Amino acid sequence: MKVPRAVVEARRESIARLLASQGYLPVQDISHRFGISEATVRRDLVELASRNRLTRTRGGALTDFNRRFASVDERRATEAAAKSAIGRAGAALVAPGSTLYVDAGSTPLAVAEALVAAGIRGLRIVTPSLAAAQVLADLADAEVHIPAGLYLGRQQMVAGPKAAKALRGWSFDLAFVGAEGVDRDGLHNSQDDIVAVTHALLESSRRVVLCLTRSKVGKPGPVRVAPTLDGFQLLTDASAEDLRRARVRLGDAPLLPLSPVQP
Amino acid sequence: MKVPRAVVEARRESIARLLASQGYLPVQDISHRFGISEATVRRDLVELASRNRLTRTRGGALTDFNRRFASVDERRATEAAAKSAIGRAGAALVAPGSTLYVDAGSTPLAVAEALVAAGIRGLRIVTPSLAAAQVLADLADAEVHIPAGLYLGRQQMVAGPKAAKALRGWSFDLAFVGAEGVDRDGLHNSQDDIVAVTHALLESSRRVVLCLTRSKVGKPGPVRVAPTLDGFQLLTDASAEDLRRARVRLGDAPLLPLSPVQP
DNA sequence: ATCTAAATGATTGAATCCGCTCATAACGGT
DNA sequence: ACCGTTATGAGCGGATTCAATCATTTAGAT
Repeated sequence: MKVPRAVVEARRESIARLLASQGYLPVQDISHRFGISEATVRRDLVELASRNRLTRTRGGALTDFNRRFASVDERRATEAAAKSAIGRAGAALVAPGSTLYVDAGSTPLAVAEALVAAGIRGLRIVTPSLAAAQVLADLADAEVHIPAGLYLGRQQMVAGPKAAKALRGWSFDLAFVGAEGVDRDGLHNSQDDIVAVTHALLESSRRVVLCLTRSKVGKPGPVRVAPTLDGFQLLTDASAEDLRRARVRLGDAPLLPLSPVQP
Repeated sequence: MKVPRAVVEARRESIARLLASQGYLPVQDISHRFGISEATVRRDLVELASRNRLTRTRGGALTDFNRRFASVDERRATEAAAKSAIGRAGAALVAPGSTLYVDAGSTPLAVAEALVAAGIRGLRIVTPSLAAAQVLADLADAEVHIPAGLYLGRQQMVAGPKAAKALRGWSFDLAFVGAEGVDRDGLHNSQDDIVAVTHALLESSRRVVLCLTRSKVGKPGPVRVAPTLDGFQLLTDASAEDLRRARVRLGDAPLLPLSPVQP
């Protein structure tokens, strides 16, 4: 039996709300609560999912709390294994109570995830990446700071001319930075503002760890950060042979060991 | 093949933590990420569920600590109609090319959503709410700024002592602020830092629009912002009669008209 | 009043998930 | 070095979910 359009919309809204408060609901459960068939429940869920009000799962649906950070999730998925390994190796460098900088980008984000997984206590972290901030919020006993700046929706980060200046007020034990690529001409990134931040970190951080996946080796980029990797410490899944082939000038940068792949 | 006990425990711990950050993961996904069979994943999930570390669902598992994120979305879902009406009325006050402040909270967030829906061009917006920033990123030709501060994961916003000071460098045409409640004793909010921001806005914004749903009327709060609503302009779905009954002291604050309910 | 299109519930076949058992491999204790 | 125990993956039957289809009812438009 057809039912008034208003009723349908009201019911769907109710389902979305109920889901927001419950977190997760099985199809059967919704069916019983609202006294409608499972077929209708599924139709409602499909519709609500297409409006990004929730996420479908087999057997039910759940609130859509992380879809907001979707575009980053896509990049996070590529080379996931390598990024995970880099993340764990990076987290292994961190002592409890440290003050850290975690750059924007999916590779530094992997470090943030590893920090949370490792459960390191008492950290003070500055990050321009909202995705990293969100991840790090799960870390008990941590203090997450976000610098002021322009919000870049596509990259889910803050940037801007003020960012680099603000960092000079900090003193980091360790900074995890990413980049667009590194080749024979040096290290490259995408924007002036971001390059300025990297330069600032070289002065205000005791160690600057450059997190790069193998695919970045040999790639150029719009703006050059530095002609060599002097002052950085390199954390990558690329082999020494890969770096040699791309004629990357390491300068005095040491190559940090990667964690063994987790079983 | 049997594997060291320590490895098993470490993997289970990893699964639990990964789940805590992801909210939900299908069995298959976990299987791929860890390179173990689905059978083992199910065994791990059963074990973790028995320790109350997570909740099993058909096809996967989800974290129990899920309510943390629900808090924002849940508030957004309650009184959705009223917030939407307030949002539209707020957006109607905004001229193209304005400089705005949009506070954290689900009611000001509704204003942000309405601004995007209205497609107002050339806006410059400052907001401590990451949810609002994310929404506003979809607004073409807009500039979204985020002030520096401590990231509060539960509320998805930045705050802190520096926030109020930073706002004095701005000059806003219009500021949309929220609050915890308003009663006969005045306007209340939850934190010192947030109260300081509201005070700063009264000086640096030509108009300060207080966005309140009816449920906030008559409610007290931890910290008092002001004894009366002097200097604010009130945008609410509560009636004048509601305000009178709660003995809210309006001062010179005008009551802005609400948009008619959308079909 | 009439007609069209929408919404619903039931059904069905396919896909997928789960719990179970069993063989294998290797950890860990003796 | 030896052996019992434990973790693992594969395979199977049963259960559950899903997408698609269809008949039915009725809201909403003409």
